[in-house]
Amino acid sequence: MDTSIEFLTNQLKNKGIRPSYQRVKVLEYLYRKEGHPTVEEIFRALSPDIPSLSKVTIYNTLHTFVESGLVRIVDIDDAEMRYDITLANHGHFLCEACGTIFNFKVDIDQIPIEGLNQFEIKVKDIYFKGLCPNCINQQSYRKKE
Amino acid sequence: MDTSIEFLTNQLKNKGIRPSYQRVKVLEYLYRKEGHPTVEEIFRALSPDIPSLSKVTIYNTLHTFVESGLVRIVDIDDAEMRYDITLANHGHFLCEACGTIFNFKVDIDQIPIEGLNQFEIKVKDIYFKGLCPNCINQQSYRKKE
DNA sequence: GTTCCTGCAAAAGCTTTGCAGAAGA
DNA sequence: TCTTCTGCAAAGCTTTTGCAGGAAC
Repeated sequence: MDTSIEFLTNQLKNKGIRPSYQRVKVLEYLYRKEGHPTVEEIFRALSPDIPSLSKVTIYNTLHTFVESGLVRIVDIDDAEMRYDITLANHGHFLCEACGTIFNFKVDIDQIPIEGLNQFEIKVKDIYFKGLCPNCINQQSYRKKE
Repeated sequence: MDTSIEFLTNQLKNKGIRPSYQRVKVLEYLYRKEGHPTVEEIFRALSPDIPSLSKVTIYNTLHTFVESGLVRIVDIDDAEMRYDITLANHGHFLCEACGTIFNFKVDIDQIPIEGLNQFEIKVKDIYFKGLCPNCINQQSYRKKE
């Protein structure tokens, strides 16, 4: 996938978001990083490159991205919010042992539901929790911090 | 539905939970109340009956109930946890205008998914968000606090 | 008598807000 | 110049933890 500065900058401009250095870097991290990072994780990853960086800016940036539809919130973790580049239909699985979040494929729009006929549905989230194969095999569960 | 003190007490005893007055009252509230109350809501509802009641006790009680499988967490609201008597397969819809949470019928186990073959799935949550019929019609959205 | 439960006080931790200075158009 | 953005400091809020008194068995 193209994650050049030009691509990222255009992504932001298309949404009417001024492409500041911090914002481009956060967006780049979200594209390149496998997983669903927390604010803390993004902060630790970018701090070396941007010594002046503040967590507040990451919060602001992510809010901006979510409002524009560029990023979606993954609220599967009790403690912290996680953020995910908006992709096609998929669900999230949280391993309760190691804390890793996995994507899985699910066609959310094809799920038969009853009782929301007059409702306007804007967001559809599917969250599963349990144990991932690694943790099942190891049996030695690393406690999530 | 039977929500007599005897029924509630037996519910707790069957799970090995000592049926203290506070616990029976919290369980009673969860059964009788339509909706998915927060800790704050339960606290305000029960305080008149139990002047000495502490929020800590409600937190403790709900944790106990969740561990026993009697109650499930509904983590659809960004700000606070909500709690729900465990029922058969259903999803939760949060109206972003009025804050109400609706149940809808969905057979979670029948959803075709790919990519979780080796996983042990313990919890399955489906969260939708948007606007409920009332708020669509009124167009005057009460902002969620 | 011993274990479990309740509730006060305080701490912990994530997120938001106020504000001043800097950067960009 | 004027709007927008960044980041420090502090506040806000929900939830958790430590601990002591009390209740239940």
